[in-house]
Amino acid sequence: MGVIEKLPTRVRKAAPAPAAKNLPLGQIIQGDCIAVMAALPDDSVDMIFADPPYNLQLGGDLYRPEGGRVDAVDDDWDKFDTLAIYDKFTRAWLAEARRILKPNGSIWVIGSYHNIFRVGTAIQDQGFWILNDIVWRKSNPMPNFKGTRFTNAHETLIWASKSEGSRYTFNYRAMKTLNDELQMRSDWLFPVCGGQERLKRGGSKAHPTQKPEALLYRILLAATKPGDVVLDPFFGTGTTGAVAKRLGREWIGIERETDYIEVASERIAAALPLDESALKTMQSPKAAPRVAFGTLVETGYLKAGSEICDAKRRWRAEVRADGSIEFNGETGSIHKIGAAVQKAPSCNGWTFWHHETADGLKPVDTLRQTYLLATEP
Amino acid sequence: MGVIEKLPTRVRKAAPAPAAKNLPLGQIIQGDCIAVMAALPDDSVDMIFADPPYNLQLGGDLYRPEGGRVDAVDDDWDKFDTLAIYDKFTRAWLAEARRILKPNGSIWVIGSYHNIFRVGTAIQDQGFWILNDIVWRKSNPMPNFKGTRFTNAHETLIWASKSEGSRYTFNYRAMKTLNDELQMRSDWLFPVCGGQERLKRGGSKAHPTQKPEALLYRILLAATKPGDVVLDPFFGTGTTGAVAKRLGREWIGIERETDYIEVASERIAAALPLDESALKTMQSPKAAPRVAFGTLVETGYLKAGSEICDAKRRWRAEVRADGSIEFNGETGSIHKIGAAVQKAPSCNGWTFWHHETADGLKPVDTLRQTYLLATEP
DNA sequence: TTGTTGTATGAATCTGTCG
DNA sequence: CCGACAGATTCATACAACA
Repeated sequence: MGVIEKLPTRVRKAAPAPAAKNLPLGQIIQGDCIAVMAALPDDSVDMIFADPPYNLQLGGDLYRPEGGRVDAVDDDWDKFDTLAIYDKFTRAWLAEARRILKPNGSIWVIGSYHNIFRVGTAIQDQGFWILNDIVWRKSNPMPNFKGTRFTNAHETLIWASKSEGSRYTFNYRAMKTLNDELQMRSDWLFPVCGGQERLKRGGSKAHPTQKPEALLYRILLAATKPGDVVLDPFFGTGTTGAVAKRLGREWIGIERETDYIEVASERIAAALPLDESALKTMQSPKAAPRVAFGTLVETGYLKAGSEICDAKRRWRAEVRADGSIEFNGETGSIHKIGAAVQKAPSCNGWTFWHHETADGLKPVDTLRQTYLLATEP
Repeated sequence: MGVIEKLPTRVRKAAPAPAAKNLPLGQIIQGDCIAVMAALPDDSVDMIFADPPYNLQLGGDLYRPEGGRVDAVDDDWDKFDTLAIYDKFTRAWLAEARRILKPNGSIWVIGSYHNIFRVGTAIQDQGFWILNDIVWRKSNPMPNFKGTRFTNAHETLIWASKSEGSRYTFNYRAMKTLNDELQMRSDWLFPVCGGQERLKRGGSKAHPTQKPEALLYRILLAATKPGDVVLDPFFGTGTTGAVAKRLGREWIGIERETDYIEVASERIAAALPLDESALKTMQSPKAAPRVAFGTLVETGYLKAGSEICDAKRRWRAEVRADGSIEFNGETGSIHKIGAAVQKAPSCNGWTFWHHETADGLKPVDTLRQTYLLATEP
């Protein structure tokens, strides 16, 4: 196992370039991905990116609080009768994927909690070697409208080499540079695909689950070299192809639906090679720090049950377990209660409320500063 | 399926409190967790938090599901045997965990990419229903010293109810309050356990994978009610017990190693419970007693024959003696008529309809608040 | 031209109770 | 088990409409 930024000569000879001449490079092949992959030669592609169906198992319609209906994924291609059938499908396409992958190649698969555990288990069972699990944190996820669970704000990617001893590609320097000279972590922050980037067809979205180009950009930059062959067995609207073209990688797409193939073809034809300025927006992986008052309670910087007061000790409030505070029977956030006691329309609770320290009263904001200093990634 | 902040009477009856009297509350039971759980009654605990081992090779020995050991030297173990044994172990303890969990209980399991996919698959296969996968982002992870992969900066938690239809506990308001009035997301940021919190024994860390109390604090606050019974089958140094005690939850620990039990016992003995007022959290309106619109009419808070309208005075309706309202000859509840005038599928009449006051238009919901305050016992 | 306000929407396993 | 109905519930972003 190890890192390759420059392939040693003997490996080059073991996987000679001429093999690529038989590959359908830069093409979208229509058909079932298992059957299409079966027709490709062993050990022939450098990387596989796969965004398989998630098997969402949704119930009835879901309505937003303001009345709109959520446009859910209700396509036939996402429906499987049982988990066993889904597993069988997963193992079948993974087996073909592994066969056509070069010995030093790697695979990326994206999923959500509905399917990613099945996929990860299958990947391990088939002899792939997991290198990382990566979390795509969405900066703008859909909320949980009914307040029944935590906002489902991320998806998971699995990165695995063909086998344990593989000398896979990982462009460590490129990733570190992309992350302001800090090692790139396993949690990535990107917005969901929308705006100009989101492909439309007849006024509505061309594909229900189009992935952002920034995500593929980071993946291809991290785990392939220029000229490498990237295969995407669930091509959809061709994000993988478009980004591969921009980054000077070869690509092969497999897709069943004619509509998606049309959209993807146009899109990739229009894709331009790398434009430095356009990349800027994709290169700010760091999240803006935001600390909730409740976090200070959870982490023990301020104890539940302790007392906070204003700078002149006119009002005293008690901190509760969930980060709300109580004053005279009224409860709410530090901001809301701060405003209420002053009969002001609003209040910055961070600077209004103070806590006792050895050096006298200090604004709770100083605790936030301390917390940030201690936890800044 | 749904959220419970207040259990309905019939469910209380189905899972009576007396059962808890037979449980070893506040105790650490020494032994193999599968055997110990096997001695606990069906449907008896409200929540299970589990931090199972992910490296099967501990002290050179390989664990077996039965709790016995295997000589790893004599046998020709490859990774597939290891995975199979791990799966067997996982399914065995999960099966016992599910049996002793109350029908409306839930389970949390934490792991990394080495084991979480096996665990997640087993959880789904055994009939648990996944509610969320949660990412614990570490603010100060161990760097990848060799620069061969992405910094492994997170761990994954799976939260699942006993079955699909379970009415699990989720304290939505408390989580929202804890997060500065924004829905709590599925990605959580905490530092790894260190400093004063990290338990030492003979100068070195007492346990290799001690979890931060802040993590357990959020989990218990989110998914249990005061007095609930929380079981931890891999108790270690007792973070679950210490936080449960602090938050007024009952706990049961299972642990094999005598050293860990000693450390955990001392730690929990020293933990201080929060007093009742600090323990209070923000409650959803769901948990408050219901007030019918008609009650406000009966009690004179709103006069029969008076007029209500929406916030922009587009629609006006008349209040009738039985608490129904009339708009353009159509009559029904405030919700039904509110939905009808907007041509929306549904509507919360409490916030949609307003009444005239000295301070201008106010939602009729404020009358309900006034009524509740006045009639509070 | 510029700022403000309103509306649309994103891989979602999204209610509770009573008859 | 199903239908009816009360009533609880949303964050970030893009873009159009409007001032």
